[in-house]
Amino acid sequence: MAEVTLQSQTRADEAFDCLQTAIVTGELAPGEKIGEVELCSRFNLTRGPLREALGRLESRGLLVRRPHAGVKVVSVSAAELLELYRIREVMEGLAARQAAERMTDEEIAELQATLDSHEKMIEQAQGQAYYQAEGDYDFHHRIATGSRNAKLAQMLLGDLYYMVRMYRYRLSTSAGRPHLALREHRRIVEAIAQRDGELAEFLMKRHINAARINIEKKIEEGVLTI
Amino acid sequence: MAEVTLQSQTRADEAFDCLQTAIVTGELAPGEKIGEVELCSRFNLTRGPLREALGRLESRGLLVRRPHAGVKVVSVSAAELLELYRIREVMEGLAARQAAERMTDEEIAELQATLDSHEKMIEQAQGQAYYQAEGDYDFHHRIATGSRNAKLAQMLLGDLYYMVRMYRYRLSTSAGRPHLALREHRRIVEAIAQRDGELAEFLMKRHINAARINIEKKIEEGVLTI
DNA sequence: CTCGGAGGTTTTGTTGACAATAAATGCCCC
DNA sequence: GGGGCATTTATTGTCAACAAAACCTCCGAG
Repeated sequence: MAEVTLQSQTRADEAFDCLQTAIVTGELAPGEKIGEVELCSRFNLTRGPLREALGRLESRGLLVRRPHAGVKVVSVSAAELLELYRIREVMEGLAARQAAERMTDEEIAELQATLDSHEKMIEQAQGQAYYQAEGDYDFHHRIATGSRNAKLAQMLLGDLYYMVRMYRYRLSTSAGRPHLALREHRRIVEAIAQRDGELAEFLMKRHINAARINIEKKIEEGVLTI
Repeated sequence: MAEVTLQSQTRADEAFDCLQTAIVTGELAPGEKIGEVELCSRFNLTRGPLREALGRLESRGLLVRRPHAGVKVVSVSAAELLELYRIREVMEGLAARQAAERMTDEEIAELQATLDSHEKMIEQAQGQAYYQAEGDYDFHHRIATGSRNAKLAQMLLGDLYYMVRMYRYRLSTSAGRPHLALREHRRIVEAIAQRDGELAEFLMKRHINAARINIEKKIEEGVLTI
């Protein structure tokens, strides 16, 4: 995370962070109907800041809100999750292309170092889960910010990733193809290092498409039920 | 708009709509610092709902908010506006592809009818401005919803279009190439009618890319100063 | 004359109480 | 006994007062 302050600046921010992580980690289950007063007592807040946070979360699509009828956590169907990957495919493809054009040499070096550490974690068996969950997130995060496209990064990091991560937590064994994913990551970074934006875009799109197909297959097999 | 209720259901929604249109139309200028109490008196609201609306607008990127220091309307530079078009290019490309695969025959017929009415407006000289502003929006709106990709439509209609429209209003003569744009629209609809998703995506990307280059050129010429 | 700090003022952030609306329950009628 | 309507209740939406923080101004010293 790029958050510099561990302590949130305002109560509303605090509420926002709490609720967001609670939703992403599954502490608040999808489809669960939640009352405002209950949330207040659970997170030690008052209703003012809470409502502000709820508004923000609603406009980010993490929860839905019917007037006078309460708030419930959004529940994403399997089909919708796959649609999310379709969006990621084109947006992260663009991010990779722009990253290849705009990342500094230092950033590229850091990106490579990141992959090195990921490789070590995979070699140690227990690191596998971490790599899939946080490591992958880390990689894509760097490329999104490296695109130097503020709105693109905001949309990817602020909107899409939280929804995807919501399911990463739940089905932590989601991909289960760490070596393959790492190899694909390496190729993407290679293209970025060579400043080949077109190739980077192509490889990134293929990478995410592969992840989508993998999930699709597992859903069909009944391994993942959403 | 798909809004069925002209009157907003709750005060916060009302505040949200008011502020959003005020920002988009330029009634609230970019970079303008605005106080909460002033907004309350201007739109006949109280601070509770207003703050909720401000939170939503912030998370949509239409305004920025420093703790204890107030709110100011976001000001998008020329470079950032062009970056927005890069995002639109890939996202609307995807929308066009999915629309080609998923739109019903009725929707396609309506889309064609929409273009017919646009053509009439262009023939009547005074319609030109309308076409560029609302007509173009209408066309892209239909394709976004036709993609049957809820999140994609939400991101396009909820996030990107408002930022683009913000500048459409200001520089209403933005494109000024109505006949060409209409022809491109026709080709895209044709591809959709033939269920050729790949072609629809290609044409849409080229269409938006052309619009971006057009704006870029005008900025270089000094016609548009942002 | 300029720079720094302390105080005041304005503005934001927060709180708790009040009002309005929708869901739930129980009652009456069929 | 079942269905529909009215009442009740709990929850959300709204408001106005309070607390805290930042900006501005004014004063003094260098």
